[in-house]
Amino acid sequence: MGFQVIQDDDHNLCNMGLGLGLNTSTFDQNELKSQDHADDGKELIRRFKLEPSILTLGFSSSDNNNHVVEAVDRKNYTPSLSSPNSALSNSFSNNNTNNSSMKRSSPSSVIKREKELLLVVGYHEEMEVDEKVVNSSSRVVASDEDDEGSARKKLRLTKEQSSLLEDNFKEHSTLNPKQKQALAKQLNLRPRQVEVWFQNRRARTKLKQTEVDCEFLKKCCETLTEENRKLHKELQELKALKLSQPQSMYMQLPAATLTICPSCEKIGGGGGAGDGTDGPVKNSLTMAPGKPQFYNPFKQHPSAAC
DNA sequence: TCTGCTAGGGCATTTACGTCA
DNA sequence: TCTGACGTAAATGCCCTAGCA
Repeated sequence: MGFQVIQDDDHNLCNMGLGLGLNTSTFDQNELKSQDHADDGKELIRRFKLEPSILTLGFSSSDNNNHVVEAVDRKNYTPSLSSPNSALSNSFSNNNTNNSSMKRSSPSSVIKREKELLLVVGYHEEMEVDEKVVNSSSRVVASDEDDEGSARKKLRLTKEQSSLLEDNFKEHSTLNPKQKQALAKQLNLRPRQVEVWFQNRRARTKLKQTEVDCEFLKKCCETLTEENRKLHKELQELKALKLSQPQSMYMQLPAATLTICPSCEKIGGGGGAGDGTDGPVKNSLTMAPGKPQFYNPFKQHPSAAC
């Protein structure tokens, strides 16, 4: 069919699919071929060469000031784990104050983010001056006061931030807390934002991979359908031939139907290879006795009919 | 060694914002 | 100017796992 299969018995379906040249232009086949059998999916994901995501330009966060305010306010705040509706949970969500339509944070997530925030309080105090400069040229500048009652404001990452995040993602698709902190500091972002970015990035990667897999399976399906059609046709021809001339079939078969598989060196008639359509007429010409053979597109024999 | 609890992290899903045609 | 589609940041809840008593 119209796509090339990279044969490697040790590679799994996923890798094989990536090597099919389905014109996804998303993956580097050579890299995948040479990979040292990634130990898990994360490693595999890490090796994908994805197109740079289209992250739009924009000044960093109109709401960063708000975080500074939050952080400073929280210095004297004692978390109350039993009250998700407390000031903590209300103000911690990014500018989500007083937005009753939003779901409340679960206590555990509140605690998680509270800890995270406390870790970066000092850091954001350092950031404050720079953010004011940035905000002065942002499209939307909203303070906590301005924003009350409105929905959360959305941060748009700058080109630099995006590319640095991409670079780090290529290195490792997950971050440990230290890496997260360091990267956040480097990017002038909160660790939570870095974490979220990586989560979303992994999701995008997975989605892309799913699309690639889907495309591959579609091709496989088309190939199998076509192969099945050919086999049916050939079977009908053989049946007709056998009925007309039961003897000396070897001599009578068209040359095209008598193929020799280069790998197993068996004569193959092209039909009846375990397709379950043999019916009452058994073709004894092509099959090794007691050794059923199935067409398996995932196990790449030199001959698809073998 | 087994068990229950807890914290932390990842993922799926959803929401909402920003951009663009 | 309005609108719908799309990309994506962020929130949420669930699940899994490691560490601990």
